[in-house]
Amino acid sequence: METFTIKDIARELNLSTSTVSRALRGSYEINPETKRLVMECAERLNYRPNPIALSLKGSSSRAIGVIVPQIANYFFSQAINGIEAIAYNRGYHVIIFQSQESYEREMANVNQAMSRKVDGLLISLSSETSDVAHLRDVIDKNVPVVLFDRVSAELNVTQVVADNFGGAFAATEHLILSGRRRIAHLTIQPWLSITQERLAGYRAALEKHGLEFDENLIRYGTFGPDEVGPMVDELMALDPIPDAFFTASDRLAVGCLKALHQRQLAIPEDVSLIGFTNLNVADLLSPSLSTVVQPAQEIGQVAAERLIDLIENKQRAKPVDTVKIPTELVVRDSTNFVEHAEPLGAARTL
Amino acid sequence: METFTIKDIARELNLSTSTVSRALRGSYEINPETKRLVMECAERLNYRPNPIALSLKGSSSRAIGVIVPQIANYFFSQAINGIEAIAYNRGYHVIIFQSQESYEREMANVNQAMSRKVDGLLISLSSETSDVAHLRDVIDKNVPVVLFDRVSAELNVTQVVADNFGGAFAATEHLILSGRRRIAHLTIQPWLSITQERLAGYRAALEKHGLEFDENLIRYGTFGPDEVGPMVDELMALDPIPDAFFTASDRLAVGCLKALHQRQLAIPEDVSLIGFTNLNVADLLSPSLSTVVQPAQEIGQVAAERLIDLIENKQRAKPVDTVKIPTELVVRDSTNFVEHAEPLGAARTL
DNA sequence: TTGTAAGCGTTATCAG
DNA sequence: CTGATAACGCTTACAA
Repeated sequence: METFTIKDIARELNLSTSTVSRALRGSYEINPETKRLVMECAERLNYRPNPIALSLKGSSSRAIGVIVPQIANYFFSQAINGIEAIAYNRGYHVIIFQSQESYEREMANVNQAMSRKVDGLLISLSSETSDVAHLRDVIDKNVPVVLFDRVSAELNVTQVVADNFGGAFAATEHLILSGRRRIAHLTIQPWLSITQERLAGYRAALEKHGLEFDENLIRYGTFGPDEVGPMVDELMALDPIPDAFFTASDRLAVGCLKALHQRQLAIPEDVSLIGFTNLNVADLLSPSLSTVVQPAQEIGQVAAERLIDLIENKQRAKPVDTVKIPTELVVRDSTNFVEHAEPLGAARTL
Repeated sequence: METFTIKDIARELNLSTSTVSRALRGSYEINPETKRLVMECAERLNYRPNPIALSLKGSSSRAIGVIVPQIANYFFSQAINGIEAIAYNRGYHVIIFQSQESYEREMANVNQAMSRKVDGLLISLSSETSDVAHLRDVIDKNVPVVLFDRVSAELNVTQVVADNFGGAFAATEHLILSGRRRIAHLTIQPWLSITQERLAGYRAALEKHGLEFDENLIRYGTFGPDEVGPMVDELMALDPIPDAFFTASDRLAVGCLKALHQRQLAIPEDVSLIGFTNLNVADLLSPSLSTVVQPAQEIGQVAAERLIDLIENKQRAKPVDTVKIPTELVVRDSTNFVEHAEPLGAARTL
């Protein structure tokens, strides 16, 4: 499995490297016969151009940088899955960076990606990031950037997100139609676009059904591990208490379920729960947990496609815009697995 | 945010690029004053060596290749998380490849990683892979390789795995001590090392407790989506039926739970279930699902550490061996969240 | 139609 | 102690 270079082909055929190079990329001004010979020889030697040399030359590295807050997260790993699939099909490699929800580290990641000469950058902002100057630098260098999921209105680039407004609206309306009136909303950092859109969807649903918006029912969390408990405590101390929870993430949904239980605040009959979540095992969870499913993989795919379009063809590519991928509301009810699973659970005394 | 090269520093200081290069890497034979000047200037210009040029030069790309069957998988995304963390600390980048459980694609991945001149390769074999010649090529080229999780006994390199034998033994023994006698084992492709080790642990536990091994109770699956149903059907048609399931993966565990339910085969009181799983939400699932938790992140970390040790220092690095990271048996019982969650489920009528 | 030579950023070898 | 020069693999003016 030796590795051959353009030089080897040149020597073999008594040609110059430039001729070989041109033949390989099918240049006009080249003898068809020579071309054939070169192709044949390249095939025979199993020639593969050295991507490193290509990137040094400055043309293209055929690699895209992907920066996410966390890989070990169902949403992002799904998204990366989608990205990698598209990238592979179109002949690109994926270099992964984790910002660990740190602004500092995100900037470092961006610089590293640039020094690796990535052809484009796909990024989902860390929760700490509010200043996007580091991305402006990238854009100014003419490296295409596409944001996904955690986006920023301050950047005039293509952005791919779930339809957070629509999802939140559907979830909230679902709870209202089930008779809930005081719907608590557990969400994340208020300055994130996704937070704002979800909150807007929530408010719109309330408004449509003539319910008043109560600021006390909204709780903003971070990404800490044990923060949900106190939030739930506060909410359950309100008068009247909430009769439903709409949580903005898997983590919050699971945390909320646990907190309610651990505090012996077993959810009263009139407290419902709905999660804005990506859990693939959601349908094995509590039957009270209907979910708004995020099309994580599709978001990754669309983002990667748009980015590669930009890389390969700045003219024909679609213009800058914000793509909203629809979400799906999964309602758990008696036709569903979970309801039936209850006796299964009840019968067990392991 | 311009990007400066060694040339810029040389010009600025009226030195040659070679001197700058040497000063930067703290060569012996260099005037301390010159060195200081160079350092100062590099600092001022925020100089960063171009990794592409470095790799072309052949020394080191400071990138490691990671090939996994699937990113969107709890285990692998956790493992990658661990890998990336270590790599970042030690100044390496991670280039990710998915084999999609395909042997073909795995070979392509290996070649791509090599042409990217990765300093080392971390790989978890696809389920289709039985021939490992492609990895031999890599090793012959003196590129360090470390296998993790899906390993191969045919390769004389460092391998990092969960203690599958120990975990399977503990799980099986746990079921036996709970009074089970006919424990079905749902597992994956028989030629995978992890399958063999888990099966061995299962057999060892049976043997220790004087139970007979019954081949009929073992079912081998692939990674298809809807294969568990038929497997469960067959098992429940046995006489006598199994009184417990020991499943070898998240997917199988979840599939088994669903299948038992969907087929109205609601698990009889005397059928128990235990999963060999990585689900972080396992403790929200059926209380009957005790799990053997795989230390995914730790496996990734250890594998990355070993690989980078090999890359940086072939002499002092630990010798080739197989590292077994302990697993943990999580038993769900009444002190646990899930048991208490039952009334929560029962009370809900969404 | 093909060859020559320069250059991408860096390091290594060899002189000075 | 420092400076030329070549080389890594490839592309691309510019010549021939």
